[in-house]
Amino acid sequence: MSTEAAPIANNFLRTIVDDDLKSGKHATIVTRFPPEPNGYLHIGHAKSICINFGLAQDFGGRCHLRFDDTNPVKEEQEYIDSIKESVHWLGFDWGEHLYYASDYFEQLYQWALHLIREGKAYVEDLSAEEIRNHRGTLTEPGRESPFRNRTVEENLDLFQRMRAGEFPDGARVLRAKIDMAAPNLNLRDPVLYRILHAPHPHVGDAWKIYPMYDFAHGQSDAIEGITHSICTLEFDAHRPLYDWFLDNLPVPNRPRQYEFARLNLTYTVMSKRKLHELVNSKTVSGWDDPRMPTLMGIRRRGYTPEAVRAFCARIGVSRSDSWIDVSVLEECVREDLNERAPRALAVLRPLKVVIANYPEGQVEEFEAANHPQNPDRGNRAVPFSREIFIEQDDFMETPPKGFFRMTPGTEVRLRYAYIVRCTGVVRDETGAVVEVRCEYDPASRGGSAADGRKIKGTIHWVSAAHCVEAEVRLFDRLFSDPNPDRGGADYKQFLNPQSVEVLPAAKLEASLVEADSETRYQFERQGYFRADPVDSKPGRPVFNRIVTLKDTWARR
RNA sequence: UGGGGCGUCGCCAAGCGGUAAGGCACCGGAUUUUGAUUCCGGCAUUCCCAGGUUCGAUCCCUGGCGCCCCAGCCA
Repeated sequence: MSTEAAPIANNFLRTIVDDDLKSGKHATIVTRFPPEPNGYLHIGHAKSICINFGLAQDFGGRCHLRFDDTNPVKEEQEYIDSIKESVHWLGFDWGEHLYYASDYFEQLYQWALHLIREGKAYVEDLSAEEIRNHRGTLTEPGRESPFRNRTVEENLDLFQRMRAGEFPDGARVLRAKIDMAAPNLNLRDPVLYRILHAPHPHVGDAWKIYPMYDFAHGQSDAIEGITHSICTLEFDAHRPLYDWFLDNLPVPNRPRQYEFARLNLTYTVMSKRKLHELVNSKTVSGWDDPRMPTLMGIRRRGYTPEAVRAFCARIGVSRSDSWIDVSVLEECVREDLNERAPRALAVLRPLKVVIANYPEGQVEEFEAANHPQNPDRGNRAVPFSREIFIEQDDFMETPPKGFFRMTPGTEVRLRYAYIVRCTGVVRDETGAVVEVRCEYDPASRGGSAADGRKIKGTIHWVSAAHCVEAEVRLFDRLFSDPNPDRGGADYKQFLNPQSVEVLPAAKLEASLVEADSETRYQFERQGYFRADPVDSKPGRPVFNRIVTLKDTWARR
């Protein structure tokens, strides 16, 4: 598919890697994608995955999947499983290189001992609140803890007893002894270990103390031989600390950290907290709700991994804060699906049409192209009869200028079938049009006029007697504001009430009953759809709209 | 009013002292039995602002301005 041919745009990370390879600094590069298993992956993670695995792929290196599992109170096996599945779904493979920071706990502990012996770490008895009070502020330096100058022996003894589980949660922590006056707050004697009597999803109850992110990440990178440790911009201020540990510990390798700007997408929220809230409040049906920016949601909606990868390639990588419009993502799926999706006729909001001069009981079959731009993909037969359904939007009694669908007195083409002319309408007691009457031109079989006259409009239809009824779900953006997080306001006030519309009785061309959830269809003139993998039943599909087609008429 | 980062077209984004890539969006126009697709063409005398260095600056220097991040025993 052409979407795979996404041009490789240059970016600062590729330049760095390229230079390091050319200069011989590294013979081969090693990157890693390091999620914390405390939630499900979202589109922002996809950017990181594509960067890390993509760099390794393009430069002949390798990329590890490493769970940054240093906080057992938030992490769960279910997240580990889901993350692995999502990375695979996106199309990347870590091969043998699946790691857990928790597998390095013993080494990390030994390194902590090393720092203590060097006089570069100490056991802190102050409470969390006291530590905070001693930390100072953005403009004032911090104050040193009264426990900062304990002897090495005492520190060793206390730290070993912390590990042994002798103290309750929160009683003490291990801190690095750096500089309480450092302008970079991360260097004001950061906490290295905290006591947590909590079982860990990967290493069980082996530990009573757990390392903090800063004490685990760089060292894990060093252990694995990571050459380029790529993370998001908010870790920029942690880099001096990252380097401090590598400088003060006998690590086997010297990785470098590089930061890029995280992905911001309009009309959605990305923070784990808010995503959790949407799920817990039942605002959405779950983590895989098709409106969610989670990879599970995007996947269920029907997006292809190719489209997501094309999106990641298109948005680029830089260090400047940026907001990508969701329409860019939407356009990526269209490009992918336009190429691969077989076409079908489906009427979402049916309006009955009776072709008065068409013989009752007669049925004809027309050849419809599965992919008009690609004849190799063959045709299928679509049945036609006297009573059909068309889209409500495709009929107007008093049309605006430029409307060239069905309207009284003018001709319109029924795709692949005949040219018809509307001759009247049937109304219900409220005056609403419930049926349209037409006459067809028998000489226009297949849709072309015998006399060669041009017909401007072509609309889709489905034979009333041959179509199948199905539920179709139309998804739209979850929020009605480009930035629901704007100005600290409650993002929930921007929820789009129309983010999902369920059409219980759409009329589909019969071939669609057999639709499997893997196949994405283009319902002509409407958009791309796929049978929902969860709610569809054999012979009774439920379709999700992945994305609409561009509609320059509707835009007017 | 501490430290760090960032500021190139509506949205992204190349560019690394030699006279503004590309994509998306948008606007034309052509083809079209999907108002889709495809195809052509247009779209920054200018790079946050002001000075300076230089034959020459988006790229270097100085000074402003704006936005983002950091005060978890989260990552």
